[in-house]
Amino acid sequence: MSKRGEVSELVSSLGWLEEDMSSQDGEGGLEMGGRYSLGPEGLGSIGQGSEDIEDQEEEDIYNDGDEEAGMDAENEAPKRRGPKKKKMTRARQERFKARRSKANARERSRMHGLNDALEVLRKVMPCYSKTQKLSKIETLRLAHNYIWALSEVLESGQSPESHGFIEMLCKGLSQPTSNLVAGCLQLGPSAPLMINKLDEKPCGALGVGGGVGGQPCGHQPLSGHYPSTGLPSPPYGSLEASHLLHMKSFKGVPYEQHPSPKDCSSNGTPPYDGPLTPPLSISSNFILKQEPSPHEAERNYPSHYLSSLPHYPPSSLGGLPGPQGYLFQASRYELPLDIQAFDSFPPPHMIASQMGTIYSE
DNA sequence: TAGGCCATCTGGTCCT
DNA sequence: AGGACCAGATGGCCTA
Repeated sequence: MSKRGEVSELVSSLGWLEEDMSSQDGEGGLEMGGRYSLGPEGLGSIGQGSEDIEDQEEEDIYNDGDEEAGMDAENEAPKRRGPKKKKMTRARQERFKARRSKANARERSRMHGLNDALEVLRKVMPCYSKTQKLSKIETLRLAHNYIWALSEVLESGQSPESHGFIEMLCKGLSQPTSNLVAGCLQLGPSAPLMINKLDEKPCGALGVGGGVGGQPCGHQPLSGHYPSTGLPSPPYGSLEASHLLHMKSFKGVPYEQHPSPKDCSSNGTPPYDGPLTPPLSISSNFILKQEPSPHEAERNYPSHYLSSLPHYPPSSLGGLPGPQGYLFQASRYELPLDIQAFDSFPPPHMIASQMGTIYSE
């Protein structure tokens, strides 16, 4: 049976609803095949005004449960088996509505909390824009890549100015997101080709990159293998952001001995032990490159790519590395105005305060 | 218009 | 019993 059919059946199995629908002569009580025609509080907005139900304060009994029997026969008495259910009385209906309404409110609140946390996460990503907000899935991907890339910096001493760093950041991101990151990081000449190359790779079979969430093909899986790049697999599952920010605690400890995310579940989350240490000299991520000649620029940056970037900055006009320089560049080179240095690479104290907010919640 | 993303509702499951 | 969490379903909005 199709999901829709299941839902229809489930809904129609509610005695009071069945009653209500029949009382409305099939007119709009329930809009099957589409979203239920419910009010803001869902079921709470329907089922009113049935005098029949109002009169049925006694508990009427009917059978329920057999999917094959009876649901399709309108006029015949349904042959139902299984546990008997009490029909919805008015009082029961009211309780149900109240409970459902409360549950809906809680769920909304929960999702808002989740979205708030995602927004906090967006703000500590290497690229933050209020106008070009990263989608949820891209935020998570970039966060994963960011942690991965930073941990590589710590682990192998790789320069955050290297193309490998950028490559890791853009791994598996969609083209628009890669472009946004590239715009934020002021990529060097060869990077766009690398990004395009990444996005041309077929979807992996593992992880969430293979089109989950409706993402177009070309995304790499976030977990599992990162084929053909020669890069190590991300330390996914062996290093988390708090570890990165508290690297002193794990100095000299191989990744394998770091606490796994399992150890940080809701039951076993290590306590947040005060302000975070500065994670990295993240200002070094503001990469200043030699300005390519027009020929080089066209060769390395296909025109279609250049046009997709916010603006490719000539380094001769580039500012100082670090937040100030980035601010300068952002205004000079027409990056989205709301992409600003502190939003893109918050200074350590801001990261600490934001993380503190998260931990304290 | 199709596809991506999102908010919301909903019922199920697990836990306290 | 009630809350938290989750996944499925659905419709709205936006964009290419």
